[in-house]
Amino acid sequence: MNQPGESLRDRKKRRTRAALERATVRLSAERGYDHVTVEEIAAEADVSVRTFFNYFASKDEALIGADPEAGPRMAERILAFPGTVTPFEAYRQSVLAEITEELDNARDLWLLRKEVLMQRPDLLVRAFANSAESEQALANAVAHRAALPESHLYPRLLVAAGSAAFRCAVTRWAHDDSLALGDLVTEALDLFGTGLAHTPQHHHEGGS
Amino acid sequence: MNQPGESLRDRKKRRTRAALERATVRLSAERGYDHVTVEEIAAEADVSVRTFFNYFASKDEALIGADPEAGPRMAERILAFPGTVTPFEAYRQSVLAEITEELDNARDLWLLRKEVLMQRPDLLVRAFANSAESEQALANAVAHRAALPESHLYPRLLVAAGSAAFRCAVTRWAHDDSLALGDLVTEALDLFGTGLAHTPQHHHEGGS
DNA sequence: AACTTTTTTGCAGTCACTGCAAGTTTGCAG
DNA sequence: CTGCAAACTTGCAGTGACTGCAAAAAAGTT
Repeated sequence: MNQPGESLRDRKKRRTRAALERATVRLSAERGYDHVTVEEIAAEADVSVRTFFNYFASKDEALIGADPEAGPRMAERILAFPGTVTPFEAYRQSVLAEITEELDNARDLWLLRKEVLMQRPDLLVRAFANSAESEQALANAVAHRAALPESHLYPRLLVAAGSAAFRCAVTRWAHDDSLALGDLVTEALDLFGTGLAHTPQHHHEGGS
Repeated sequence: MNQPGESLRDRKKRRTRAALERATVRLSAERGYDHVTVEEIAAEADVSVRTFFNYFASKDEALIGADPEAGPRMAERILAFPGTVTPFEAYRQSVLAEITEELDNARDLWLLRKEVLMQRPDLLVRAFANSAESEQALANAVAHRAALPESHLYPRLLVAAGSAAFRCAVTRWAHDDSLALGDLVTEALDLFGTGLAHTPQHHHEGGS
């Protein structure tokens, strides 16, 4: 019995993982990240504490819902773009696609996460720290796309810029959600694209 | 007895802090970061474990030697530049000045840190996560310098880029120390300055 | 020397996280 | 359905980072 789709096992695993992620986010938003113990999260998700750590390497990871497939998926996206597209554009589009897809799948979770991140912005940074290896793979994809050696600065820097753009965007989004997260990320990446040497002008809001 | 310079107390505090930092780096380089306990570090520095935590909020911080005065100092540097210098340049110069000064003061420590960071690159990222508030202050200085509101994206992004540049530079430095750390940071910041939209060309090394 | 302020320390406790050795569930035959 | 192996879950015992608190020890002041 191995339907190409999913076995019972796989389905259960997915559900458990989702339940743990959801429980972590929900409880953290409710009473604050460090007033929630892993024990409580596990209880909420109806599994043992030990099982929690079978799914996530840390409480941090569970809050962000680090998707182990996200890295490879992004790499695929980047490499799938035709050669006429610059590496920067390919990367930009891939980041955007990933974000909008993620937001479509779990917008409610991200709204709750926002609450948590507003009070603990450092959690986002820490979450990215854990995915350092994943970033490495991404950087290699960019390097390949740009016909640069993997040791070159550019790919790593581009990926790091992406993280930074995402982090800044989320932080701003958390403070003022009148803008779409995707637009904020786009804005940040555009700044990186055109270069930070140009100081943007400040337009006083006056006209209607 | 309060010489303008330093009281006995201040001197002792500096020495203890330095001893703890040094012990953390030395032992971590010797046997690996997570094979060293805070207890051992404290013993090496001849203080109690509790005192360790009076000086550093975490083991991570002690390894990097997070200097609480670094943030304000950088802000000062940035604001001290004449108005004819662009914010980007002011920031770039400040980062560079800070790094070279730090390296002059404690080059040996950084050589040891390099060993540790080679095996655990995530520690650098995590260290930056803790200084999120410090980054905020820096961003505000940049905002002031650029005549932008503190809510603007640019300052935050510039500071984030600085962190990223530093991190990438250190990582590369750790793998190949034939280059000066300062030069690597400069290279990275230059890329950010001119914009990531331009893909750099790969020059095959062939001619002498 | 008496007194105040700072710094150090020990202690008890919480909690994230880990390895290990059962248990339990699922998948797959026979 | 029965037996078997692989995958998953669980409990348990242990390590180690980190915290609050209150007492001891300096250091600075009069």
